[in-house]
Amino acid sequence: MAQVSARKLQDWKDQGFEPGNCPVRQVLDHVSAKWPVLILLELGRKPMRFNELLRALPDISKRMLTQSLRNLERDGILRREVFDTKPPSVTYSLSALGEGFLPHLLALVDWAETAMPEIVAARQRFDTV
Amino acid sequence: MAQVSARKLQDWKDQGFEPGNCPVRQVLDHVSAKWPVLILLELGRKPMRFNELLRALPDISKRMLTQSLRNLERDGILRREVFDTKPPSVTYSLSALGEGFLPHLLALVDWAETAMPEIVAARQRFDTV
DNA sequence: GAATATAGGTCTCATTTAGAGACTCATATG
DNA sequence: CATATGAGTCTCTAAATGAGACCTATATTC
Repeated sequence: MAQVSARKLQDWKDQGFEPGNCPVRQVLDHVSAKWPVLILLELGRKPMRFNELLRALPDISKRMLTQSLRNLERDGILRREVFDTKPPSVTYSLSALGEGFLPHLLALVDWAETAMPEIVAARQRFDTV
Repeated sequence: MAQVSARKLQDWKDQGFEPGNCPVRQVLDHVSAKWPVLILLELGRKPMRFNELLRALPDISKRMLTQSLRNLERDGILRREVFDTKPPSVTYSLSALGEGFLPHLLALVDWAETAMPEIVAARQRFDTV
């Protein structure tokens, strides 16, 4: 496992990528940041409209919701469909790419939930020293 | 899959967590943010010292390196060992918890690499419209 | 018919967070 | 004596976020 990691990092460096700004990181930035993660989890349940997402994520601002949706749309991870009703309605849903990513996200979330007791214990040890 | 996601999100909401600030998110913040990801990938190769990490990640600042290492140490994801040489040397390495997390991280990176051509194509379509 | 609501945003301003880089302290080297 | 290293800390500036006012068009309520 460590070898896989080692090889990959070395490859990137050989290709002249700064670790902090390589293509892979630009994708992860859009996909694993705070709001994108929550948006993808919501859209993993069902397609949703803009204001529906706003209500589902009560502490996101319109600004960040718009921005995160645009990034994910641009990367082809979700689809944006405008219906010409009055007023027009806009629906967001996962694309095939997004569906393919969701399992990895859920695995991460699962890990975090499982590891939580250990993490809480570790924090307590750290804080009381 | 979508059902798993649905259940989880609903559980969190039932427990009164704001999606943007639940315990799981606090862990993901420490573990999936830009610098922590790169630090974990480096430490997945081998244990490293502070300045060694600085050199391996040329575009991180000392400030962010210190901060990211502290968070990961506090969460029990990595171990910090001080050796009483002169000058004292400090070695960072993955804990068992960190080792358990690494595969998920590598899976994410793998996905990003595999998906990259599609993503690049999607961006081109988006930008030329 | 005026007031208010909804959808899907954009714009501005204040607060947070991150980045650059100077400085510390003790020892070692030329 | 000047300079370097290891492992940070501190300060100052720049960039990213969050809060919330505002916009356009239709529909609903009084």
